[in-house]
Amino acid sequence: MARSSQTDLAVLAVLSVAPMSGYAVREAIRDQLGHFWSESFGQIYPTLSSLTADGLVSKHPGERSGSSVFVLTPAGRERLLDLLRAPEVTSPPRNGLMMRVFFGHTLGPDAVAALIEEARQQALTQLATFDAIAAMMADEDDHREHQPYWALTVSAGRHSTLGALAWCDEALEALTTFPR
Amino acid sequence: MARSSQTDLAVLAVLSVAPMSGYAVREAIRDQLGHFWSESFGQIYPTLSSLTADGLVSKHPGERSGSSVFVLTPAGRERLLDLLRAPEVTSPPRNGLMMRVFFGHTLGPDAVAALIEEARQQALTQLATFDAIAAMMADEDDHREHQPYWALTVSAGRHSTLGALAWCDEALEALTTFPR
DNA sequence: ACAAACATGTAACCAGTTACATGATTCA
DNA sequence: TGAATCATGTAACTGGTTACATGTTTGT
Repeated sequence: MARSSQTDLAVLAVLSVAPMSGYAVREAIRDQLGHFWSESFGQIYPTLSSLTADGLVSKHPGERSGSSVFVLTPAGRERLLDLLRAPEVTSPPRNGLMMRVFFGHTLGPDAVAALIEEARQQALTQLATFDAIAAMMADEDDHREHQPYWALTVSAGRHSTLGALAWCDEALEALTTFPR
Repeated sequence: MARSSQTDLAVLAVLSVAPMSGYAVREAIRDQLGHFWSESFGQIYPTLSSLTADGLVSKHPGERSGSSVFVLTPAGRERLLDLLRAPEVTSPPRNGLMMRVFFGHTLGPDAVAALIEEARQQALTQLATFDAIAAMMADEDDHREHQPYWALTVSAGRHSTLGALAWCDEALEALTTFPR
């Protein structure tokens, strides 16, 4: 029984790169896809069970006692392709910072400026994170064929963060002229 | 009994601008906050009930038979301020496009290019939408004190979309050199 | 010996969406 | 008179998180 096709997609996708344990699947999602995707433990294990039951992955004993290695089956690869070709599922937007800016009159210009300054710092930190991710990916000597695509996602993160940064600067400047 | 403080925040916030019906609350969220927030009908009405029960809003008969107008109480305004000052609740990222780009080797460069081209068109459409929102907001002659803050959120959307657009162009260019 | 990392899994809870159900008012 | 819009509400479902519970292996 297929649960969320979104989680199916993520799990099948990471297993398409290499067979691994459930624990490793979570780490791969966190470390490699972390800036645009997330899955919790509570989703990954049940998903692996159902994918195994559906014959989309096969379960093999791992090196440690009690551990398993999950391998994508041909049917699993086909399902992955179907999911990748299916329309993207978009989640409804919820931006807490924008909510606070929109009602900035209630909060007051100084409080809003403080929030934006915080966002600005976060953006700067993120830029450094992207460098780290890029370096980590460039390190990987396996999976060379994936590398250019992976670089594109890092670049997307960078562009997005740069846009946010530009807005922060502009907004902070504009806020100085707001009535207080 | 307070349900999701997120929905409480959104509902209290729109009522802080003007008293209105539940239906109008939904319209305000969709039309004014739409590019960074969303609430469904199924959330709004129960939330209005619980806020009324908590004395944060008061319910008055509306002009039409059976309709109600909800008004923020002083306690409600205080609660709104608390929520605005509370740390932002961030939802875990889930970007379907990035997922497809990351596993672009599986999908193939042409399919990835098609997806990015689609995203590019969407971004262009969005830019036009921001103009429309800006125009609509500038129209509003009431609520002048909110206007500069509202403009900041539109500007944020614009910056973000511009960043996405720049990435699309770069990515489409880069993809032409990928092995196929 | 101990801590950190590896590893698996479940149960309770919660937020949120969708679909359903109903009816009044306005305008063309 | 009929369609669109205004208006309110509920119930079932689902996707997802968090916390709990347990145990092994590796490295220091």
